[in-house]
Amino acid sequence: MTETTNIDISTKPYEANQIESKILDFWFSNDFFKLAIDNLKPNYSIVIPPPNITGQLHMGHALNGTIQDMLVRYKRMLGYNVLWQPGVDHAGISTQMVVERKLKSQGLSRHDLGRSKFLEEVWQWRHQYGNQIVNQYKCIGVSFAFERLAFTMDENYVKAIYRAFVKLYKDNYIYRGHRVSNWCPSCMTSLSDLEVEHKETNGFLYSLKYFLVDDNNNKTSEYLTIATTRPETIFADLAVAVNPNDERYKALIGKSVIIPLTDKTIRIIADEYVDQNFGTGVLKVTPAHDTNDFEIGLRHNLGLISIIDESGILMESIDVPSKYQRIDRFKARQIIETDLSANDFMLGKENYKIPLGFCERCQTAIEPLLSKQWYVKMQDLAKLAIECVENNDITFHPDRYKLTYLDWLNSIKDWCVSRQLWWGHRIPIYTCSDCNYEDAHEDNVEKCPKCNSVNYEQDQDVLDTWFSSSLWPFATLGWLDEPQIFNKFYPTDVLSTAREIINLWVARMIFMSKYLTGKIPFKDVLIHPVIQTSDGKRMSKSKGNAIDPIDMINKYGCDANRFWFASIGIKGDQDVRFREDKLEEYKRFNNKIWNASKFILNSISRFTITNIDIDKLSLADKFILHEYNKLVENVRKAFENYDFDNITKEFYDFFWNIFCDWYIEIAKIEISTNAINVINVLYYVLEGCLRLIHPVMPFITEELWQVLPESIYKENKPSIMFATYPSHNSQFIFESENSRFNFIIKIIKAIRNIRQTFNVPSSLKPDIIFIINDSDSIDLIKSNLSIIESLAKVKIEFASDLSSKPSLSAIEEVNNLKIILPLAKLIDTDKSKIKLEQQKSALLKELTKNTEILNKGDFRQKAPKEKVESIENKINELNVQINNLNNHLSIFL
RNA sequence: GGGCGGUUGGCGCAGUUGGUAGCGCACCACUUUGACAUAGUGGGGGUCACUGGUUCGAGUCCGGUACCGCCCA
Repeated sequence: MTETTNIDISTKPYEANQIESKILDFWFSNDFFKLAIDNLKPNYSIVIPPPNITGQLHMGHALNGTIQDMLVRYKRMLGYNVLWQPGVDHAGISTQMVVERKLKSQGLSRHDLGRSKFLEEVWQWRHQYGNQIVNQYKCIGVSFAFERLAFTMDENYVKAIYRAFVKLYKDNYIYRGHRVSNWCPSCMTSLSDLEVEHKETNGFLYSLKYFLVDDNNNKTSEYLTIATTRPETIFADLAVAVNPNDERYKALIGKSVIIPLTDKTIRIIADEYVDQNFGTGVLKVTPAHDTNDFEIGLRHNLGLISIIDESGILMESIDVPSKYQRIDRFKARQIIETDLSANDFMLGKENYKIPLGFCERCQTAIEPLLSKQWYVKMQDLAKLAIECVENNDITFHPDRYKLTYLDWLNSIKDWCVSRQLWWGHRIPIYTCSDCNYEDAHEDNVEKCPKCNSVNYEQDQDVLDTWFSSSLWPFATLGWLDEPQIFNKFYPTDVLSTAREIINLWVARMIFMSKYLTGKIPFKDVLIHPVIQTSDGKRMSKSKGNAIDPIDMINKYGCDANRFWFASIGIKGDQDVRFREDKLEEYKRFNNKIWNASKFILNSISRFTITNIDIDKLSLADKFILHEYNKLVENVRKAFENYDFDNITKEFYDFFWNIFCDWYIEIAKIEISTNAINVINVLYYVLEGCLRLIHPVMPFITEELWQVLPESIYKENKPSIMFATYPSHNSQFIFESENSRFNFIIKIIKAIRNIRQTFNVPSSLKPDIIFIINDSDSIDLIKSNLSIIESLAKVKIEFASDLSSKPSLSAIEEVNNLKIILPLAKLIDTDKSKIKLEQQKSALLKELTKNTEILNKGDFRQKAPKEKVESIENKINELNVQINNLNNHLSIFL
């Protein structure tokens, strides 16, 4: 095994980059991430949402990777067989676009190469660049089972896809539809509804005159006014529709109008779909170029006329006047607009926000186009997906995302799965051009099974990439080829992803898994927030406002970044702003951990760590063990509930504000009198903290853990990632000691407070007097005297009354203890007075508030006793404090 | 149009079943004491967007309004 080198504890600040790359080498050279199965252990699995092979690591990947890695490392330390399945997605459109762009720079198109040559090019690109993002993932410390890296074009994966598709086909879920679908004229392919982005776009609403004709088909002077945003589509009109309940037009139903700029007439029909309040309440019906019109066309048997082609150009068609043929749709709109005006067909034109669809990939305006596409019938499949979420087999976190999911499934439309691309999984449907036989086959078939013809050809199109990724969880976990993996690790435990793909991906995985394997694909779905820019905008590469996580890792260290990601959690806002100062804060926290550990390592270096002897524990020892014990409990609970934010909050607070600020400071004092004990406790807490936070910050914890000396607490494991996760220790519950020690803390804070109140220089160690008569408290204070004296920098004398109090003294009370600080030697009277008066008025304000609560309405009668008492106690306490201040102030009179 | 989030000190955020508002950064003062100045100690700063209601008591529960944002159609 490769050893980590010894820690250089003389290093002053923590050097994250240096240590992180060293640790990464250590993990990889020892194959620690490799899947290891112990049949006696329980199993835990997660599949990564596969990034595109064209992708670059962004904040979302880094956040999501961290969330999964935390879970996986946590479970590994709890003793599970853990399989975190990594992989990449072939990303049909974007990969094809990347390669086509590359060809274009050489003056070539994919058609110049032909299908098979082009695919060779893509494969070459994939081999050269396709794993870049996986390597970038390594920077965030992910413990993938790298040796199982999957790809949606792997042989086994392809097999799974064809198995799935053919089953759907045989079960009659697949059909070929000749209908209007979303078409991208730039990508030259159809798209599913979910790949279209809707945006309000500036445009115009044109009012056009459609003149009525008489019984002899002659144009009259009467006309209908029709509002449209797309005048270029008038040549594809097949009817004009009004609402059957619309009194204005009832008499006209059945009559005909002339399409402007033509001599073609179309009928006026009645359809409920028409909104009487939109425009004039008359709709032109263009079935081949609008999805809603397509439905109307079906209902009224209107037929179909297409006038725009796949490139968005007006066709050379009998229906299009020759003047407008072969002109781009947007250019044609302008020309037609001019002609409509010139020929008295234009009544008006107003600015209008058009809800337009755009291609998610290339941002080209979608053209609804009539084409033959393959569809998956969704009704029954959706039902499968709805059930397992409604009956809580699958749970969303936060649960509100269940609504998003169910909404979509409940109003589902059939899924267009064919794409006019070359890169992808070619649709395995074969058609015989001789006898028209059609079937789907998992393997290549040469001859028509029916007539033996060799003209039995496979469909030209490929499958939607989301079809292939819908099989991801089981196709990568041995559905067809590794039964032992499948049986152990499927269904997976958690799926962690972004909300934007709940329908695109999560829902589809669920129904595919239920349909094909009979099982759910995962039990918990975690939806993490979106990381925005610091001013609340969406990060985007094209806008140039995206922060590169790799840059941040280089600047602040991976652990600091991961700690921030964890602190974001998944339970809070749906969006989180990027805050560089948080990374700075957590970098400092790493430095704090580093330095505290350095101190502890130095302190314990001369000793052998042994079991903690409970009989020898001091009050402070019990205090820290109790607090640590509580921390362990809280962190474990937070992990179980996916409250990642609480993990960081609890740990940060404990380590810095309790362990460093109190116990380590006390240890410096106690180490001279009770060394063995203090050393054991320091070691116990530190070593436990490292294991506790390792899933969040794997690097610094590994480095420190490796250099901690051996002990009964540290198991003989090659890496902290295999060490047992800390658990609650019932021996270390010290409730009463904890509260007793908090009295000591309060005393120290009170002394520090009066020192600063009266500006006593910290270089001085003044004599102070404790006036107290309760023997229990005296014992408590005396047994912790050196701690108080040292941390408050004073010398304490005891007295039973005020007789020994010098005239110019400050008095502070903590419970039944009076603290007297003689001030004769050093005070700045004016400064001190102002400070005290400010404090007093604040306390008076609070007193008024509380007194009001107590005296208002029936509070004393109706509120529970404890509440009344707590307010009364508070008022008493405030009175004491005000009294103290008055005493302080009276010093100056 | 439908759904979902958000609005708490200068900034960014916590606030579990209602019980006198916390954290980090920033700010002010003091301190270079042997783990750490990427630090320590003390301190100032908020009528919890607005409004009505329930309650002895509301940041928290209910109704409404405004603004910001996301998703779906």
